[in-house]
Amino acid sequence: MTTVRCRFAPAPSGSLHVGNVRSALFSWLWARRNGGAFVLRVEDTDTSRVTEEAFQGVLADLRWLGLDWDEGPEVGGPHGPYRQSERLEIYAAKAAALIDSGDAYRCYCTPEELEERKQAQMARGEAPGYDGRCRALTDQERTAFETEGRSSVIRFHMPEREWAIQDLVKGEVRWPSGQLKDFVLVRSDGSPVFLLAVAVDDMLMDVTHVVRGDDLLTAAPRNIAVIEALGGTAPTYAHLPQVLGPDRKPLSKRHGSTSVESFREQGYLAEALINYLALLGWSADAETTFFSRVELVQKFDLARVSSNPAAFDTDKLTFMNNHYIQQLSPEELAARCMHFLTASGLSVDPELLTKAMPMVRERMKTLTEAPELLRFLFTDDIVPNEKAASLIAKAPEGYLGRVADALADVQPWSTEQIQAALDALAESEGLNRTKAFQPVRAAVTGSNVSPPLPESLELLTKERTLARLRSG
RNA sequence: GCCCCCAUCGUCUAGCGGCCUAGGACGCCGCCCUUUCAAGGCGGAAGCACGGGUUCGAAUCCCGUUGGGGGCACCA
Repeated sequence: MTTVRCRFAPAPSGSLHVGNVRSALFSWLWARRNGGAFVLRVEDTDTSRVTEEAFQGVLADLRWLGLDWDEGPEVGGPHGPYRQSERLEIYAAKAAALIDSGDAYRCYCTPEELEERKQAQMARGEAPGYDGRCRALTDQERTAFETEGRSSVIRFHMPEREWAIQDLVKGEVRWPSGQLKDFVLVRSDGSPVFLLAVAVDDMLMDVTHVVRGDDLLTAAPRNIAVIEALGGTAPTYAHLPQVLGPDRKPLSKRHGSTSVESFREQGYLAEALINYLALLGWSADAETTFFSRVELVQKFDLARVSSNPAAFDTDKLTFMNNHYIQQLSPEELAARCMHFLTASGLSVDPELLTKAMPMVRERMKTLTEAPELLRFLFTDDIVPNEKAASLIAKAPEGYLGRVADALADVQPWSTEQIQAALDALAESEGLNRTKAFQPVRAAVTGSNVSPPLPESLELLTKERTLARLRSG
């Protein structure tokens, strides 16, 4: 019995978008679920677009999400190298082998000729594609083309028969004979095309399961054909339906920031993104919504992946994010909030921040909300906003001063004692809690919205509280 | 034009012939709790694309229609 080997093969185009990540996640889960290996391979043959920064971005995203790889860049492995740009000789050798075995041939057709014949095929109602003209060129014809100055590509001879795959998600998928045409393996400049590189790599890296988007479904029979011509064993495929935008159109730049990096910057937790994405196209049963990483690994099953496309719903992601924020310990949550607070210009005492976490965690949907919720603790530069100013103005004459006087006597300075003092004053003033607390909240935090007041004041300290009440 | 994939509340989904007067979750609405805002609790509105079959019986099986999406590159 062979061990399961899954791979994720992104093009390093900066930060991964959530559709790619879902593929990576499902592939990773399948490997982990089966106690197999997860291989990371970088498809960077299109050197014009690849930068080291984009490459590092992909690795950073995967690390942040906790999708660790057993073989690949920076960890190595017995099937390397793992960057396609470093495997060029391998592809060249395999292409040569395919020519020798008669499974591939040099094709001298020009783009213009190809286009012309394609139009003719479509006009006749036939499936468009290469017609096989250069398949059986004689040596004389070849030399003639070459002396003519024509360049050539290496083209794969796709066996003309019905093709079928057993897809783990889609089930059996068939293509009638004659539908799948010969395709290019090596460009005229000698560089390998995706269809050659994936087939060779999946074969050489002993990949057993290819989990990827279903936009690559029709690539599967071509991948299989190349691998078989090379004498290898093709992997099993699982084609995931596309992730769509809220408008049900395929995810693209139009949908704004859909990259992992942007979600991280918007204050989403990796835990939430993973849980949300796992449920996009997969479910364990009729009602479970939250899964720990361990539960996901235990329960994930490609056979239960839905075959219809799923629209990305930020509202549900946000709901999950709030849930996971509430799950974190104060120390952990504080650590994750720190970046957002300092980024907004606040200088933060980690100890005070940790103490403040319990009173704000169920109020934060994303980490980016931490600064506005906690600003009053980390600066004394408090200027009431419009609503706060109005609340202060509507308070009874001299009320804030009397609050300050009442609080000055509070001993010890604890939530309970503060609450008691505020309530006692409210009663003597004939105010309900809303009327009594809001002006204080406004004066102390500068806002009409804040964490619970007594807790906030306790953390703020008596001195700073009184100073704010008396300066108003 | 040819081939392929897909079709349950607005969204993600459960359902794999009778357990369905179609279940859960997000969102939405209402109520409760309440010092603001949240969180939490309770309740509600909301769906099997359409048309034919098959069957005693269809959301579930088959065919067609419509509607989405993908592929047909010297892109991946």
